[in-house]
Amino acid sequence: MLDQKFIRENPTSVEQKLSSRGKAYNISHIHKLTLKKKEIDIEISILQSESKKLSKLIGQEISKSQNNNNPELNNLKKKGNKYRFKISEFEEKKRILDKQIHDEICNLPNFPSKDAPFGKDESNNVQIKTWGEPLITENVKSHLEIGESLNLFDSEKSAKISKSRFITLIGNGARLERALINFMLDMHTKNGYIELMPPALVNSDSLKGSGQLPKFSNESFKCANDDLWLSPTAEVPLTAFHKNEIVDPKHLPIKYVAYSPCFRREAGSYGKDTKGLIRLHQFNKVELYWFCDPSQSLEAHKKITSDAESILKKLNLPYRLVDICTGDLGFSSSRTFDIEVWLPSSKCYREISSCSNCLDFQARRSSIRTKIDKKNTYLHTLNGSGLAIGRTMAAILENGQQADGSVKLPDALVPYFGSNFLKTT
RNA sequence: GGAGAGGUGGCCGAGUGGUUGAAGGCGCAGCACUGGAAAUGCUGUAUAGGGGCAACUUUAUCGAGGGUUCGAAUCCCUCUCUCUCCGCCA
Repeated sequence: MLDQKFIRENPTSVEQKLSSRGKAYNISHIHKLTLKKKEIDIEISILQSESKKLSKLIGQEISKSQNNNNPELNNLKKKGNKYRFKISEFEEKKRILDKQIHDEICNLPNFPSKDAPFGKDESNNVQIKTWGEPLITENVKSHLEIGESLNLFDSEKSAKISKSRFITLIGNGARLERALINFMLDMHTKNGYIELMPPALVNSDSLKGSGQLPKFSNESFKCANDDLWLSPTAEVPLTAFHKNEIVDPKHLPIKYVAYSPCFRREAGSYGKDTKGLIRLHQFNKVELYWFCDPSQSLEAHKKITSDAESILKKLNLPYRLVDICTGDLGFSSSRTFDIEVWLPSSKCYREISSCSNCLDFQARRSSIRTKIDKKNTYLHTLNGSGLAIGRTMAAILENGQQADGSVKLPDALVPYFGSNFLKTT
C-alpha cells in the first residue's frame, strides 16, 4: 500500500512512478478524495472540540448545583445535542470517503525502484549473469519422460483424484521431493534463517497484507464456508506472522525460511505447461523471507538472492540471474531478481526463484513497524524462493540424465536421498 | 458443536457514566548517588491525523463496528479473537 499522505501531497510524482510499470495510471480521483477527506477531518475536529468543552461545562454545572433539572442546564444539553447531530453527519461522510480511498489505494501496486530496468514486458528483462555450463545435446528427454520411465510420478492418476495440474509423487519421486525440502531447509537454517512451518490456510486479511487481495482473488483457492484461502505462497503467512506488531529493532533483521505447500488457480494459463512438474495447482516450495530496517533492504536484497543461488550452486544446476523490468514487476515488488534454471529439453532457462524487495509496501498493508530514533517506522520486507521444489526436481532430472536412462543426482543430496543416482527398479 | 470467562498503553494490571489518554507496577531512557556497577531516588516514556519554522497545540483511539447520552473504557446491540470445561477427532 502506498502512503496516503504522499499521494495527497505528490499526485504527479505518484502517477509518474506508477506509470513506469508500462500502463498509464490516473490517480486524480483518489487525489481529490484525499483532499476532501482532509477538509472533513478539520471540520470534525473543530466540532468535536466545541462539543467536548460544552460537555465539561455541563459536568461542572451539575456537580455545582444539586438541581440537575434547571432550565439553563437543559438549554446547554440541547445545544450539545445539536453538536452531536452535526458531528454524526460529518462522520458518515468521512466513513464513506475513508472506505473509498482505502479501496482505491489497495488496488495500486508498489512503485518500481529507479534501479529496475525500464521496460514494457518480460522481453525487456535484463540478464545479469549466468552460472554453470548449460547442457546442450541431442536426444535429451524432458523431465516428464524421465519421470514416467523411472516411475517417479503420475499425472493421470492425479487427475482422477483431483483434476489436471495435480501430481502424485511415487517411490523415489516422493523420496527425492522430501530430500530436496530437507536439504534446502538445512542449508538455509545453517545460514542463519529461522525455520517456520506456517498454516497453509490463510484469512483474507493476510492476503491483503501481502498484496494478493483485493486485486488477485481469482488466483487463489477459497474455502466455501470460511474466510480462509489456500495459501499461494509462504510469503503470505510469513508477512502476517508479524502483522500489527512493533518489532524490537535489536531483533532485526529477522530472517525466516519456511517450507509450505502452495496452491494457485493458474487462471489464464490454459494450455501452458500442462504436463509435468512445471505448473501445478499445488506445489511445494521453500521460501526465504526477511524483515529488515529500511536502510538495510538494498543489501538484504542482494543477500537473499545469493542465498537462493547458493542452493543451485550446491546442486550444480546451471542458471542465470535476471533483473525484472518495471513493466514485468509483481504487484508488491519494487525490484525483483529472478533466478532461472537451465532446462535442456526446452533449451531455455525457467524461473525457479523470484527474489523481491517490497520496501514498506507490505509492511504498511500489514502494519509492521519498528522504532527508529523513537519514531515508529514501517519495516522493509523481502521474499525469495529458496527454491521451488517441483521445478528443482525437473531440473535435476533433465540435467542429470544419462544415456542409459538413469539420472545422476547431485552429490549434495546423497546424505538426504541415500544415493547419487536414479535407476529403473 | 455445547457451556462459561475474557480482550485496557511495549508488558502486567486498576478502573461500571463526568473534566480519564486512562491509577499502580514492570520494562525502557535521562539525571542524581558511586572509583565503576548493583540497589535507591527523581524525571520522562503510546499511536494516528490536523495546525505551527519551532516550543507547542488540537482531535481521535481502552478487540472491531453500530447505538443510548450534553458526556462512554464504563450502559445496550452485532461481529471477532483468545482462554477454560464438555463432546467429537488425526
